[in-house]
Amino acid sequence: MRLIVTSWNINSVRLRIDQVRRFVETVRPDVLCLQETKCPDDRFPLKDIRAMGLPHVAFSGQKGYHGVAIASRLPFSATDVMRFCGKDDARHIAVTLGAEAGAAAGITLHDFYVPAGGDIPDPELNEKFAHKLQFLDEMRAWGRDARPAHGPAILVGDLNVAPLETDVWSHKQLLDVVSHTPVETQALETLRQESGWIDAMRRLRPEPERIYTWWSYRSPDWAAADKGRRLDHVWVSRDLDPALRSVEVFKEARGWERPSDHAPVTAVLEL
DNA sequence: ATGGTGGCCACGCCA
Repeated sequence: MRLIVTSWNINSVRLRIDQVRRFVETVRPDVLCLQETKCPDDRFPLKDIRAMGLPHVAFSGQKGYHGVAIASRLPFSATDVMRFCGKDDARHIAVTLGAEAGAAAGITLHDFYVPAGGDIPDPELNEKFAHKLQFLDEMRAWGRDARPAHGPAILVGDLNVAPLETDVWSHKQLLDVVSHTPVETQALETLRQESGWIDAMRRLRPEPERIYTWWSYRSPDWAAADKGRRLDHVWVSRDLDPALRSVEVFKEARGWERPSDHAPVTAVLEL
């Protein structure tokens, strides 16, 4: 069977629910993982998403900030949220696909929203950057202790780190810009490799191809300037590596009216 | 070197 999985930082699921619908109608993902839903659970647009043909929905939100959700055509057998850094931030949710999911049954999907980290890349001067580094450190410990990549598993999300030189428009100019500093890129690559995850985008589209998933709102002509970064990721466990067929950035959504600053990333697996 | 835009929700915080 074909499994289509999308990760998208939507930057308010209520404001952009029509864009979610338009995307789902166009790409028809089996599983849609959202970040920055920015709404409390009692205001989550559950009926709208179910009406898109994604009846199984798990969400973890809070007022104003953060928030993650997984909407699926296939039923879940389990859902779970993890907390990091001793905070109540809604930055992770996971589901395991149920027995009715055919060849996809038993796959666990982790949806992450890693802290952006503020502007100053110094943990002594900027507690948001310290928080980001601690979050990555706890992700590393989780990978080591829980071994999530040692079963059929997929990790997606806005990891807020562009790890490779060709994941940013200018490696040199971004070396001291939060999201591409060596301490972050090394932390992310180390935790990924240690945990056994495969970077699906780069497996199928290796360097030196440049891949971006995010373009700042602050660039008036974002498409022409094309000063993007690859902040959104799809990782798969080793046993799913042979199933990978394609990974695409749906850049056109960044050009829609009142868009999210992130484009959806979609992976196709043949199970 | 600086400021540029956008969403939450109602003031500044966060990205």
